[in-house]
Amino acid sequence: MKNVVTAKDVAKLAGVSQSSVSRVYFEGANVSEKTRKKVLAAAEELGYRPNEFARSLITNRTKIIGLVMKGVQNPFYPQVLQQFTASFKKWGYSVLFVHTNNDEIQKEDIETLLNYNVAGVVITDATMALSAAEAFRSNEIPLVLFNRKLKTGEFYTVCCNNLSASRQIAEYLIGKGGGDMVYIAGNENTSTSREREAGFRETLERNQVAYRKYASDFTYEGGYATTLKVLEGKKVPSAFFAANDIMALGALDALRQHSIRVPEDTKIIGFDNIDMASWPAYELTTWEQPIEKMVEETVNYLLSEIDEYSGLIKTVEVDGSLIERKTT
Amino acid sequence: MKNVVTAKDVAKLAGVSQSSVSRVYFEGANVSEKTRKKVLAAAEELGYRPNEFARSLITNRTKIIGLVMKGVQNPFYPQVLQQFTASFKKWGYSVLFVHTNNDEIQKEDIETLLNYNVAGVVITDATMALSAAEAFRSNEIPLVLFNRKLKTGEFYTVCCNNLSASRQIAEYLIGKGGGDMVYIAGNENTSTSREREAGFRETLERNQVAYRKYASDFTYEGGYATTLKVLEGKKVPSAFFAANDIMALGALDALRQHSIRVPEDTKIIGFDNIDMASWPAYELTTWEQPIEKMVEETVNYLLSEIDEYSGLIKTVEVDGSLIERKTT
DNA sequence: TTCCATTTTGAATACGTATTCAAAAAACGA
DNA sequence: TCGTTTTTTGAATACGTATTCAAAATGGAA
Repeated sequence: MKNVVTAKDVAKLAGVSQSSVSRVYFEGANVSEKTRKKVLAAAEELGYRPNEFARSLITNRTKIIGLVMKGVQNPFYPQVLQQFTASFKKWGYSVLFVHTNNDEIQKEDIETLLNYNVAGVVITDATMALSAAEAFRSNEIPLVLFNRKLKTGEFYTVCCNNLSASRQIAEYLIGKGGGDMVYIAGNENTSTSREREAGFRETLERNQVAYRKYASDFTYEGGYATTLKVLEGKKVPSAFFAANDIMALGALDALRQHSIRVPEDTKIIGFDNIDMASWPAYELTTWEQPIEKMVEETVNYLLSEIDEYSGLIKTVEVDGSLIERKTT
Repeated sequence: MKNVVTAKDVAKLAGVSQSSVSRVYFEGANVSEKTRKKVLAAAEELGYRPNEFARSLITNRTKIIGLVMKGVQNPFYPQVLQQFTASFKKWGYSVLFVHTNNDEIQKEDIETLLNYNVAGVVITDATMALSAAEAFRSNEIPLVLFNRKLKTGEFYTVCCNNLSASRQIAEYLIGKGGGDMVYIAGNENTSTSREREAGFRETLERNQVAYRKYASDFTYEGGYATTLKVLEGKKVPSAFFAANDIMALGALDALRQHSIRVPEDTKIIGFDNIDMASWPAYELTTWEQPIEKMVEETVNYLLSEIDEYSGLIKTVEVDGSLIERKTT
């Protein structure tokens, strides 16, 4: 009962060969306008759609991009997901979605991607063992780490210019006055948290501003709990910089809990510019990650590598910008 | 240079036929333990992975589920996405992710799903033309509408028991006292908003409680703006029921904007129980949608239909429960 | 018209697997 | 041991498409 309309059926109805039908659906092939019309008419009548699997089998290519995500719970990622799918769709690619709970993408998931012979892979917020990457390299499948950096020279990476951003954030907060600042870190094994820390710390030290770092985990609850811990000390710091927005919101709520006024008694700044940051309840000052540009960079690279594989390794850092609201 | 290890190569190394190699990887086929071991050893040595496309071509089946989502911007949906992928993975299925901006899934996307001959389809928060559904039916591809209802008898539907929930919500609010209540509706063309309205209104009317409905759009900004409009009237209603949490949060912020105390001056209740509802800044009373159960129902149905297609049409309504916090 | 260059076409083949079918091997019962 | 049933095996084929290659058709120049 299944869909049985094949190129052969169309060929018969149109009075041409199967090859000609194939050529009509294959971009760049030579077909006369006459047969093209005949074929399309017959195809329309029968409801023909080329079988992607037969196609991929013979071309050894697919129109599928593997998109691996970690931490969908962060409101930042739905946007990323949406933009990727929209962008890939424009180029005729579909998205095979893989969710991983681990920091490092698992063997199982890698095999899925390889089994489906994906045309390219995007890994957001997670990393990958070098040995696993080798499997993609040897199959000439281009790969991008999105928003995660490993040692340079190992992966093509697209992320925000965290170092420059956190320096500017530090300078901005210094400009607002106050002598001691707190960095609320995300998971320590992420390049994003480490880099944001580095730029922030370095700039504060150069300006002789006292600096404390508190470990946290990129979650709202983490930001909340960590801030409560900060407040156990006697003195309220002059400013907080949280490694992402959602922690900043948690921090803000913790401060309110203690009736500490923001921005009068202390200031707080986040990172990402998620939707919630602009909500009246928060009005969070933050650093906008230029998702569109980051996605664009990623897609462009993948498409060019799909077109002709070079194995190019590079780190692309896209600049974001400060969004000033009412918490600083 | 691409992955060239085929079943034939493995067969040669193992000293068996290609058929035997195939049988090792095909569940339920007859192979002696001896050849299985030989084959697996050879496969391991060569790094063999069966080609999914060749496989699908001949079996006319895939291990791919099409997951269509609308409105990824609602924090409710990342959870849904994650649970679906996790659940399908357990059964060996991968997820082809399709994002649609329209209420009704577009022809383009439907063709993608058909081209990849997906084993089943989940449509969350969107609907589909009956004619499009026919394409799936005729190909015996099972389909589930998740969290959206159309006329019964047309689709297999899994959603929350909105009617019963909204009745209980009305009774709960009546129990809290107060004489006039406002319903903040979501998009009017969604069954979820209409059903939640129906149960709420009906119960209020039966109890002779004044009722007003305000149109909105399921977004935070919508909930905020709509509430401001409600407050233009002289009297603050005794309670608000918002069709989803994110609107309820917007409403709450709008109330605070006007220094109206919750729950003293008015009460508010949402729907979904998204993570943010429990944040200290909000502490929103809401109705929990039992996502796990809904996902489980969906997956079970799809798997059984994949196993043997029956075309069964049914509406499954899963009960949720009231989560009482500090806004009522 | 004829000849040559170019474009278009169809027959045949390949892609990597599952599956049929008959043959071979193994297991079993006596 | 032999005969019979059951299990396992390999050769051949099919899935639906893209692609090669030679043949056919077309177009243009003379």
